[in-house]
Amino acid sequence: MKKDLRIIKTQESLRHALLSLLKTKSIETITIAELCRLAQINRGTFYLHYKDVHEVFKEYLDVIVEDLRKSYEEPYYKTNYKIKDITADMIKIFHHVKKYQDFYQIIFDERIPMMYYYLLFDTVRTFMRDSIEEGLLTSQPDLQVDYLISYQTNAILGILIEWHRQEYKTSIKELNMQLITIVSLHNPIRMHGND
Amino acid sequence: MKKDLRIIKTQESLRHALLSLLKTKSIETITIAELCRLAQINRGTFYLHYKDVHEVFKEYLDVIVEDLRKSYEEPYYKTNYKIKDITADMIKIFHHVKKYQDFYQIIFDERIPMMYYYLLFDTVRTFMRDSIEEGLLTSQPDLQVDYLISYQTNAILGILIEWHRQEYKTSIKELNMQLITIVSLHNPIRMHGND
DNA sequence: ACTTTTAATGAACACATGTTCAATAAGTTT
DNA sequence: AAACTTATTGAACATGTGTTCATTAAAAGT
Repeated sequence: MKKDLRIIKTQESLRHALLSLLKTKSIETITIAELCRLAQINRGTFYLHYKDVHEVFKEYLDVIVEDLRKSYEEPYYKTNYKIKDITADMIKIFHHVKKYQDFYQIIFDERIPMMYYYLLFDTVRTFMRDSIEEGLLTSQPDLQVDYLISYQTNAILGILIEWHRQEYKTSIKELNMQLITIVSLHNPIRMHGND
Repeated sequence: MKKDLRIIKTQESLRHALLSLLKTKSIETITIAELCRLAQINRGTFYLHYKDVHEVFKEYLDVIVEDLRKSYEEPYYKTNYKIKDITADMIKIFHHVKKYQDFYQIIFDERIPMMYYYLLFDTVRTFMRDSIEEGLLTSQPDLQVDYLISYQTNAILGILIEWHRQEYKTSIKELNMQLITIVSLHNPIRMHGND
């Protein structure tokens, strides 16, 4: 059940044209008509595959997020809920964002729809869910774990927002240090024996 | 230096028309032409005041966020960086979001630009900045406080995102309890003597 | 009340959007 | 290779976008 070659060709042309246009102008100023002219695709054909320019961009983002997911699956030594473990995971995210900085500058732009943010949120959220220790749930029976996970996930994204606002000038090493300091503040009892 | 009455009338007409349209359709489907027809405003006049439909909506949001800011300025007993203080502040935000639920359902919608999220972020962020104890900065000289504040601010917004996704079904009382539990998890040493 | 200032209007323009439909061309099956 | 299936095309249409400009009308200043 392979996909029709014509579809692949059309979508590739559009993606390629979008990347080309993004080099000189912001995604918000790129029109469907303009994109189709450059890709040499009939405008009606565009609507057979996408609703707007953002949906073409989202296909790139899916690939990028998949890369993040893969980097996360790399095995490493896991112990229970410790600062070192959490930060080790989060550092991967920092590296990832830096690697695809050009894209994340778009994702965090104020004119862009929330959907991209949520895509990142949901991805990081699955990582967070996996890092919850089992003992926590039994020791805190009243805790609705979804709230905890969203809290922790968005806290990390808060770091990324701040990094974005400071135009990615902070080095990953420095960012890493800041995160460890912040998490340590919230976990003063666990300061000893780590790092 | 008062504003021209005609401007006020035009803007009020447009705001009123937008509210009316929002009762039956989503903001993303409302066109400038449609808005102007209902408001009985020439479309060219619209462009003298706004760039797009979102800018009209944003005027409402400015009022709403101002309401949040005011509620926050209510004096209450402040001690140093304790769970009770933080949660007391955050509960105000929960009440505020519930009060304007219809608006926040729009703000957290995935099709909506990030600008609204950032407006809320920046507002809550100023509250967070004010609640940082002075001793912290001297005891942690290497900490870039902007990262800490953005981390904490976005963590709270993470709770709101989760609330939104659960269609605001969680009661404020329950949400409050969840927050206290979560913050307590991160501050195990301070569990005693609070609440 | 009269004058000055400026906001709102309507018409026009080029271009974008979103959709339909018959004709064509390209890919897939046999 | 022929028959099929279906993606793409171009044309057309109504509507929306963003801008310009002379004209009108309403508010502000005197």
